[in-house]
Amino acid sequence: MAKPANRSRDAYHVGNLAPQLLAAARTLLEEVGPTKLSLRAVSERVGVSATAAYHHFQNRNELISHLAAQGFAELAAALQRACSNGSGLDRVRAGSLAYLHFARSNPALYQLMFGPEFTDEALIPALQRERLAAFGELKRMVAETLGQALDSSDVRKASVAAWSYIHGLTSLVIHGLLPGAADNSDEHFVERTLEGFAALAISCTTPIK
Amino acid sequence: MAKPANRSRDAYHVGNLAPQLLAAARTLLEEVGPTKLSLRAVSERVGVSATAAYHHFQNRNELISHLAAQGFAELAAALQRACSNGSGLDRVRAGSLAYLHFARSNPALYQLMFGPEFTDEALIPALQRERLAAFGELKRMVAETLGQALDSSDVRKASVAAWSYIHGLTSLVIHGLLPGAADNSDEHFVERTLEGFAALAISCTTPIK
DNA sequence: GACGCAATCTTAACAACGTCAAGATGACGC
DNA sequence: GCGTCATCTTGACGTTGTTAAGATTGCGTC
Repeated sequence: MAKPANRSRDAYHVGNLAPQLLAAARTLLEEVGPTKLSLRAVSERVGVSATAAYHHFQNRNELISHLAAQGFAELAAALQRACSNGSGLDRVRAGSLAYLHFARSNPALYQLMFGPEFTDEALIPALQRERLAAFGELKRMVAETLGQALDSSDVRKASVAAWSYIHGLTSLVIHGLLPGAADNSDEHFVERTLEGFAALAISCTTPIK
Repeated sequence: MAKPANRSRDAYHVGNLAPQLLAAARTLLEEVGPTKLSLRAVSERVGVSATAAYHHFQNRNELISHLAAQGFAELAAALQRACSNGSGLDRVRAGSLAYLHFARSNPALYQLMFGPEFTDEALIPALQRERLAAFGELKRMVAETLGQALDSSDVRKASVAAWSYIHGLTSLVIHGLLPGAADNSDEHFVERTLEGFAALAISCTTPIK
């Protein structure tokens, strides 16, 4: 085996290798999962040697960091698209749906975005930026729902709460931890959990007995 | 290097190797993180050859599956301990605190428990069982909070909502995604998010204007 | 009490991985 | 036309999970 790939004579000076690598990594990511994504496989798919990537990225971590950043950017865009109108509960519903839908459409990418590689604070600027932008979009949604300023105390608390909720639900759904009812649509999961919160809220504000 | 370890003459027939491997893996897990946990390092720490583990576990995945199962068991126990008394909001608070506290005390284990290795349904029975037990504990907490039967529709919805919330918050905290306020105690995170939910609930039940 | 079976652990090896060092290739300015 | 330098390649190293085959020993059987 070990064919020379399609790496024929004009393999040198490919040109825009970095975007090509990222694109190949993106599709390969969903094919093999976040942990099995290997630099060598990505290179081979592009038709380039195994070490070519090191002239465009410091290491594997930096490559997947850009994938993660890309994911946060797309998530932010999806949130913005979904929350442009509507009010109150409808806006929360729409945002949650968009969030869950994005993650279920790109499960491996979502797992990568919240993977253990990015736990420490040594992140590339792009990732940090896009992450903050995505959270900012969520905050904007909450702020408009509450009818308060972006930096109000309520908005800050409520947006972390909302992020916790939708990220948690998404994570559970993606990992297949929610015993599959017949209907496992995005709408179903969001609607049922929102109803669940309502039941909890009622029961907590009006203590039993 | 490559010392013969403490693997002296009576290395054969160690006896209870499986528990020893699990224990070593457990401590090593928190030292190096969930992704860098290698079978070889675990074996070396126990003082046994690299392939000895294969006589007790099918592969690396089965070993870490047992770690994950162990984690869910401990989480369930912590929840049970925390939610034995109190009522209404206090019970939710106590359960959330216990959950978050467990995860922050064992961050690598928690990441492992919800890691991408266990996404598919091909799980060892122990993991599936302990997972369900932990979720059952959460459900019990919610049921007693709502004052309803364990299998009621409200309880099912609300417990998934509660799990989503606390798992999401925990995940965000562990990954360091919540911009650090001065106070980053468990109590602070739980209290603020619960207040956030309250704000959202009020604003959603009483639509603005 | 010797024998042999089977469980237990070993050494040796393989393929795949991330990564480094050194060399080949060719675009582009002088 | 020539040198420079970014770009890409080959080759290698150490580490990983995992398999195959051999060594060691506890334990039941005659």
